[in-house]
Amino acid sequence: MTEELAPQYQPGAIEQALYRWWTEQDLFAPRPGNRPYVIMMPPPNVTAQLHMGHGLNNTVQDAVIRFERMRGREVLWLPGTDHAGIATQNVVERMLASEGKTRFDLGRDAFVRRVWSHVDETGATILDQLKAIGSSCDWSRTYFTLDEGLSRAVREVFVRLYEKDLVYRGNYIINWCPRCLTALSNEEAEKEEEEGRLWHLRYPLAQGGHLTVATTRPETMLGDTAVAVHPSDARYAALVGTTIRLPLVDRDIPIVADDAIDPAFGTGAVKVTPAHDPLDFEIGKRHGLAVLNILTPDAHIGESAPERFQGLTREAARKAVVREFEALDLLDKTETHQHAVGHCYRCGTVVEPRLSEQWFVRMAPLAAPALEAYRDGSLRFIPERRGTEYAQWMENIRDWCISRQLWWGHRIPVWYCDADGCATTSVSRTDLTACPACGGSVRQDEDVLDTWFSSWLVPFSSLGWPDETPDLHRYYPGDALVTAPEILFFWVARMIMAGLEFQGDVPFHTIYLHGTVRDTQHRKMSKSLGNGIDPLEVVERYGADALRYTVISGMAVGTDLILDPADLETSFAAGRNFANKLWNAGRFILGALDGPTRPLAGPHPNVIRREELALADRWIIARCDETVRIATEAFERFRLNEAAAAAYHFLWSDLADWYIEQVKPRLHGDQPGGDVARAVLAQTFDVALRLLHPVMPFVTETLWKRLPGHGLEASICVAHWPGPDDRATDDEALARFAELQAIVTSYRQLSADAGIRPGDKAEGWLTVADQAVADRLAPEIETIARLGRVRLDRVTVRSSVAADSARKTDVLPDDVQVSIALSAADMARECARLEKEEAHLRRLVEGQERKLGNAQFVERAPTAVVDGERQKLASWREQADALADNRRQLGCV
RNA sequence: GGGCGAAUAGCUCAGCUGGUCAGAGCGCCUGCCUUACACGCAGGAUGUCGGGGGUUCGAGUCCCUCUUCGCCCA
Repeated sequence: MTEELAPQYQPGAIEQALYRWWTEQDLFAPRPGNRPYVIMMPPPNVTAQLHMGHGLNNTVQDAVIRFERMRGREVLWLPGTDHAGIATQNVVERMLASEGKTRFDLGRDAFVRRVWSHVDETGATILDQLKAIGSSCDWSRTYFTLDEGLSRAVREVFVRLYEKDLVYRGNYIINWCPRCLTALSNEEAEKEEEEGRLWHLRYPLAQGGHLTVATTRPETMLGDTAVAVHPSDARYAALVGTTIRLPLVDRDIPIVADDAIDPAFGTGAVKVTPAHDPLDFEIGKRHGLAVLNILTPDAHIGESAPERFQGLTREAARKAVVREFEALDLLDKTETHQHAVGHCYRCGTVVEPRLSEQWFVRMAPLAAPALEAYRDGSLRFIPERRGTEYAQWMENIRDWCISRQLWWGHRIPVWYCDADGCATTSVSRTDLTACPACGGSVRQDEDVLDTWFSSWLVPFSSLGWPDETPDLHRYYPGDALVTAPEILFFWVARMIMAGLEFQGDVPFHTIYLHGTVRDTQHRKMSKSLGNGIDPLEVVERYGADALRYTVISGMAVGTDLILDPADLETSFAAGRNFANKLWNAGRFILGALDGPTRPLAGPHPNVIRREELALADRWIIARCDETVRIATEAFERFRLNEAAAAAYHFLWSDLADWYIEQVKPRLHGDQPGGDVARAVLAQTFDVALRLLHPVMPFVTETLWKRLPGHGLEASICVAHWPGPDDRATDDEALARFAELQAIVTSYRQLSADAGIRPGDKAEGWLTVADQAVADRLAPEIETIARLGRVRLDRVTVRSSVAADSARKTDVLPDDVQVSIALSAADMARECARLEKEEAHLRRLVEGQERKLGNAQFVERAPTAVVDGERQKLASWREQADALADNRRQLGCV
């Protein structure tokens, strides 16, 4: 059976075929069983290519999903894609641009058809790429946010919210992207700290003299309709009610007093531009100021400004305005100034606050229950502190601008009647062709809805809502949501609001927000920086398991994942090496299992009895059980890196380095205890494979199938997750094997220190002071000698008589002395080593004596701690004394 | 400006309820192709746990403060 397993693991040779087999066996669809466990995949953009962010996000979800599936839950991991309004429209517009066309050349219908054909062509790409990393989603339920069903859900929600007066249309300052030519929500305008400038402009008073205002955007002065000061600001009290002759445009504007002004900012006097700043807009409303929009949609100066500025870009207009102020000697001064500037989250262009008529969702009524759900513990955030961000956002909720001036997306289901004297606005679940009020002709709102207006419904719309489908009943609410913190507000918070509003329950109870993938300079990986890593290249070179292991083990809760795009070897070799280790341990064990064996448990007449287990057998079984407990708890707490580390350590250090090495002699031919060793190997390796399967599905499946009794038709995907076993608990075996390991390591250290070549075995002695200790070590002499690479055949109880030959000795607890022969040439070095060792122990003893001499400590610390410290002192003292004896015997002193 | 984190070995990070907590992986040094694995085996070096102060019998661990970095919201 081992012949077919190459000495090095070749992931490329098995992964694709294995994945195909999994899907053919339909292993990823929910298997009716216990309670459902449901995760909604954050739907990637339909035009996206897989990047490390997807890789990380989906690896985490898949690990959790595979864990829960093995635990017997009826698992549903539901995949889908998002139509991504702006992003997708941008992609197709760029394609058109390369043909020298714009979307306006095609017209709306033709353009939308063009986008659909692009999506039909490439939409499945990202999902196929998710398969390459092993994602075990239920592909049969894959959705697209523009599917008919999900579109119906969007319309239903819009109508219901409108009917409850939670959707409204109005003129407000919104964030406008002058490149995408659409409104954005507040969340989509990403604030970035920038070094800007604060220009102090002198505005001439009508009565003579000047008033200086400070602004970060001098070009907007073309649209000023007032200057505002704080009502209690004594400096300006006399000026309130007078007017200013606005320079460059020669317009008279009033000076008003408003509480919103911060007297400490700048000069305390602020120019007011109601059409281009949310605060100014509010001030304008309060004081009945004129609203003057001076910018075109693509952020050029428009017709409301003096002709010489018209057509200039924002940036050019700023320069021109400043230049004229300078020329008029009206520029007081310029300071540098840190401020946050909004950028379009899709294209990075600086957004323009702009007065515009848009559709909004009234959020406060939706936020109240969503906040309550957090406060009453219905929602668990990992890491916890993300919960406070969530609560903060909910507490300061602002209305959500949901209309977008795009063509690709869900068209707003609103129809306006053109008939004179009717002018009815109709909101409808079905398309209207005539006005319900007057029968006149209607036209549908030109805009589409924010993409997130469909995403926030996914936890139930993907299950068939608004229909009462069996899926909806069975799989709503779900369990966990795994995503990046960037979309906490965009998506997660809104899903919770929608779930509560339309389903009466939160869509999930656990929100796991993982870190971001960054390069070694801690910069976010991005296409524009060229510091990305292509997960598919990693899969090709190192295997999907290596990618997954690296991602999981490198990411602690709440921390980012740092990878080096310039050195994939450094980033991913650890995962590849571990997969190979697993592979080779498997090769060895599978080969060893050819011999006779008996079951470890069960009703079999010849079942292995506990008394037949050697110390090493008992130890590895106990360690295996400990590992099961640690890994299970870690998975439950979403500490995936800890689960992986525990399983890694068990497989590599415990099983491969110690247990396999210990049992090798028993496996040859028909040695006594061979059947026991084979049974223990088979069981513990089986458990290790199961524990590692959620992280490394491919290599574990390949090996697991080949374990006796499984068969090629069996799949570890649905094997039972190992449970804790109280009968395996064996503190005595753990302690005794740890002692054995310390002795073996001691021999290796002594030999290495003495420069003994691995092929040559030194003569060794193992002496103890106590017969009981000798009795407990005697059965392990063969193991100690073999693993310690030393010639040794018995353990001796020391008499008071000095040793008859020069020895190099380590003293271990319980006065166990580990020695090898010492050549005369090494004598001096050995004396020095012993002296150093003893001095070290004496220092420990001294410190310990001081600690125990402190009456306060003995009095106040728990007795268990004090006893422990006393034992330590006794043990160190004993070891130090033994070293002193050795130095005397060697004649060092 | 408000709020929240983080600072531990050259790098990436564990260390969760104060008492074997000074650790892991990678990297580095030495010796080994020991018939599962050189993507390996054995051994080794490396840290005033960011600075200062405090609480405590005892502090990477709790409190205060300073410095630096990051995130969220204005």
